[in-house]
Amino acid sequence: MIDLKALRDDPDVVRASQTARGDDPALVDALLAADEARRAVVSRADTLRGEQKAVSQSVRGATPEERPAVLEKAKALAEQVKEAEGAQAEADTGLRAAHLAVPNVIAGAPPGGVDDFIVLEQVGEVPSYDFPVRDHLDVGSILGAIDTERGAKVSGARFAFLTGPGALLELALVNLAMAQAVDAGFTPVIAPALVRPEAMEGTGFLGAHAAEVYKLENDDLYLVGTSEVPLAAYHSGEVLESVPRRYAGFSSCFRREAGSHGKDTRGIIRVHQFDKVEMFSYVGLADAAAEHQRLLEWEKEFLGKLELPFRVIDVAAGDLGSSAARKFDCEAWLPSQERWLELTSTSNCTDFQARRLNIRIRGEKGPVPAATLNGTLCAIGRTIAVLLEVHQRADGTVHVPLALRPYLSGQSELKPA
RNA sequence: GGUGGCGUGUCCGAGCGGCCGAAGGAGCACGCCUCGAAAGCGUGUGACGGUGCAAGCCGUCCGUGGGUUCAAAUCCCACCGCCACCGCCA
Repeated sequence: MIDLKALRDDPDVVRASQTARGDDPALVDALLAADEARRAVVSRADTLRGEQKAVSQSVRGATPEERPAVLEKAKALAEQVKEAEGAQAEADTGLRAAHLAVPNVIAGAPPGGVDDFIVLEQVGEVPSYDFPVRDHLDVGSILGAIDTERGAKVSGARFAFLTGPGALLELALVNLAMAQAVDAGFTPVIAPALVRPEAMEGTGFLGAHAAEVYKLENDDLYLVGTSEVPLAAYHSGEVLESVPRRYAGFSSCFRREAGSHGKDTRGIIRVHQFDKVEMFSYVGLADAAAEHQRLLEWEKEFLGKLELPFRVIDVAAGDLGSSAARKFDCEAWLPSQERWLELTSTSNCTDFQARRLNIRIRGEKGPVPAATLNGTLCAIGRTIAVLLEVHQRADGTVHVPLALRPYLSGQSELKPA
């Protein structure tokens, strides 16, 4: 939720943000109106409550003769208060709805839609191969690392088994990622993958992304699509005594992939279930932009260790989630399709998400909303796919990046069994 | 799954239906004392909303949501969470 006081002071900033996102600026005026309406109603209810309270108090001190009259007055006021509180509840609901409808104010993101991103840099060269490249599923099948057929048999389309070297590769990546995170001062976390509705709502995933989310009807729980959800909700309702706080969460991630039929259907680039190591930071608002850069640097560092060529893009406003003020993606080269594929993504949610989750920091003049940021350290399935493709050799073996070897019994290459 | 108990401020902990935002302690901050510190003493110490330039004033908040009442932390109902024991499963 955006800061209402800031909105009152300068609604044009928010209107401009809406326009840059390709979203409706009228939502801003609806919010302003709802805010105004609520304040009027609150004043009225406050006054009535005050009167009623006073009259109520006087019941005790009233003489037996005046008592009936006082009671009658109190009763009448109670009626009015009830009515005023009903109006207040309605106004509150209206304000909340209008409030939730307005996404975060963008901070530096280029205006426009999905294709209007800006390439900030490219690290490494696009690789070339002097043999016909196989896609990751072919490479993975030769190695006995990926089994999508049995995945489909057991669980359906977009499910896969990671087997043998594939399974070991996953564990190696997790360990490498966690080791880097711990070195950087993150607290490692194994997070729940099932969360309550409040956690899902608070992080904003029941808005535009609602169709993407698995829900367990019988238990009123949701399967998370990213550990951002439990990591953000981790401190919900709390006042933090100190920041920064950095968590590196490992969890499985579940996505329905509704609306992506026919897209990335081969292999494990887009599946319903994968594991991920996610970075999550709580910082002061003033430090948020700097933290965002740090998260990006950690992501780049990790991709560097994997010896993968990639580029960094500044995602356009229209392609940001509702909580994000700015987002950077790292896209690795996918040889089989000769295109860039999103491997990591880091978002600065400023104080938008924290306001919704009621996460504050103890400040000089009382608590203030925290700023929250998230960034992928390693989305394992996809990373495996890219690793297998980029590091493949003509004979079907796969080069193991140096940094990964300590976690793979020192192997310098993956070989078919 | 069953039974019983509990849920109050940063923490512990009291709280006859009105005088309770809430006793008492601890912690923390400041001051006194001290060469300095500890101890001791004194003072202060929640959040949110409204209003005001401000000091302030008003309202709301005792797990959450309803209800009873002129009046609810206190009574009733539902839900959530925690603890204990039993059963079941690892």
